[in-house]
This record gives sequence, C-alpha cells and structure tokens, in this order.
Amino acid sequence: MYGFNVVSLDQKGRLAIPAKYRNTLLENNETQIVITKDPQYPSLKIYPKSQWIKISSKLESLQGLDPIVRNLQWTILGNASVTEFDPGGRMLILIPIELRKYADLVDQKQISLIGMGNKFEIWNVNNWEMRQTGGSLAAEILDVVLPESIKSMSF
Amino acid sequence: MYGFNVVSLDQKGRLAIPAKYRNTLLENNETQIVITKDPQYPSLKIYPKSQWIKISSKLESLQGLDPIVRNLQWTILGNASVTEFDPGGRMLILIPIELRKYADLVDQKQISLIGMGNKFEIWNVNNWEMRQTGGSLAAEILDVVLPESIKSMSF
DNA sequence: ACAGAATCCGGCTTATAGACCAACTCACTT
DNA sequence: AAGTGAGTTGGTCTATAAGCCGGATTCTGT
Repeated sequence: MYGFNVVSLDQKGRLAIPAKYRNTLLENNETQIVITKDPQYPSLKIYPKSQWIKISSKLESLQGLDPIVRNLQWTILGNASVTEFDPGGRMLILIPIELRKYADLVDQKQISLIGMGNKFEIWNVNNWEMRQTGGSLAAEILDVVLPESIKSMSF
Repeated sequence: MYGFNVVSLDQKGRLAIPAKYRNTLLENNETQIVITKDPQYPSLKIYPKSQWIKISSKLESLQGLDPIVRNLQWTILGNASVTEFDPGGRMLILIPIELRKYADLVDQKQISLIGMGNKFEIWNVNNWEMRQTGGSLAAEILDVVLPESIKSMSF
C-alpha cells in the first residue's frame, strides 16, 4: 500500500478508498479504518484498525500531566473517527467537518492520498505539492539534521 | 470511543451520551460511569466504572503528607459522581452544579464531548477551541519537548 | 406539618444527519 | 466492440439527537 494518488471528494464530502488498497485491506481482514489528525502537519492520517490499536493504546497508557502529552492525546485520540466497509465491500469515508477544516480540505474536490505502507496520509493537493517542491534534500542538510540513529541507515 | 462531538444540554442541564459510545459501553457491560474534575484544566472527565476503579484505587493507595497528592485526591475523588444507564438503556447525566461551575458550563447549551478511548473529556466549547490552537504542533517543538518514550513512536 | 416551589426523571415527538442501496458513466481489457 | 469493474452520484430510509411535556420527588419556608 504505497504510492501517491489524487482522489476526489463528492458533494457530500465522501472519499472512496482506491480499489487496489481496498483489496489489500480486505485480504488482511482489515474491515475498519481510523482517520484522525496528524499532530505535526495540517494533514490527516488513515490507519487500518490493527495499526490504530497499537498507536492508541500506547497513547492512552501515558497517564502523566505533561501538557504536551495531553495535547497529543487530544489531537490524535480526540479527533479519531472510525469507518467500516459497507456490506457491499465498498468503503466511503465521510471525513468529519472538523478534520476537513484542519487539513484545509473544505470545498476541495480533489485531494492527495499517499500510501505509506501501514498507513495513509491525506493532504490538500496544493499543500502536498509545496512540501515536495524542495526536490531532494541536500546531502549537507541531511547530514546535519538527521538523528544518529537515522544517519546509520541505508536507504 | 474516540472523536470530537458537540452535544447539547437540555433545558434541565442534562447531557446524553451519544449512541455510538453508549452502545460500546453497553456491549462491555459498563453500566455505570463516573464524572469528576480534571485536576489540570477547567474541564471534566468521564470514566467508565472499570476504568474509574483503576484510577481511584491507585489514588487512594497514595499515602503520606505530600500536599500535591492530597490536593489531587480532593479534586478527583472528592468530586466524583456516579450515574447509571436508565432502564430504557439511555444515559442522561445530570452534571452536579459544582462541576458545572468548575468547567464553566453554567448556562451553556452546547458543550464539547471528546472521546479519548478509555475516558471522555467535557469542555466548554470556547475553552476547547482555544486549547486547539488551530494549527499543528511545530515539528521542532515536538522534537524538543517530547519524552523519549514518545519520540520513538511513529504516528 | 403542610403547602408551594423548585428540582429531577421518564416518556413521547419531530427534524435530520448519515448509512445504506442502487444506478449510471467512464475506462480499461480482452 | 462488448463486457467488466471501478469511481461517482443521488435518492431513500432509519436511527438518533434534542426539545417538549407531564408526573414524581425533594426541599424550603411559614
């Protein structure tokens, strides 16, 4: 489940998961997906249920009073919305208005859906393109900014 | 039990748990919920009974003279209020006046109900919106402030 | 102690959001 | 060129939120 797609929202604000992803999900018995805010960028994240359980349970287990943690919990848990495949095997996701505002999707007909393997991201088409315009990251920047644990990886 | 909802208080100040949550609660035999103060923010917390038992017993077990701990105990334990589903299977919560004052809900018709998985939060709509700064957290802030256990998480 | 008032609780009704279903069009394949 | 499958649309219908109302119970003040 990788790749970049432009998909459309219909007049009711519904989004159809492309068939290639849908089939993979069904094959893995992933009949529910969760959509929520990305805490870092004005975009949305879509997780298959099993992936969501990992993330949400970890977040919920953090009990402390750290305001940043609570903020993360609000953003991610407090905005999650669950959708199931309908009996016909189709999946039309109604993106809640709050999330549409957050990701700048109000009145958008076309949106970007990016497959990231075990999750998807949803972006306003323009915002996504702006993110990408940088082209490739200069080697120097990569060298300076990346944490050690990443530097050692080979891509 | 995740997500953001604006629900209304009826003329008597009663709050109805939305059906989607109610059903999940009933399926898990959670017929009682507990509402109490959030010690950190002017908001309220709603726990299913089983979750409440974990939290309250942990709090009760804290002995000693630490004034912070005693304060937490007063706030959380001393303001708890139990509500049951009525025979018709619906749950109307009458929020005690003390709690309504605390969360700035007096004379409010609309309130924010945020599902956080194993608990809910109740906010004055305006206060909630102010908290949600509208934007996303800057990547740099996330990186600097987050505890190690979170930094390593992938969202 | 009793009456009036205020608060609390359950049932009923209505407007509506959203889930469900079906059809149509377009594109791709054979 | 025809058929199949995917994407998209629109209509319908059901579940539910929310307001309303009437009855019950508790509280208060005289």
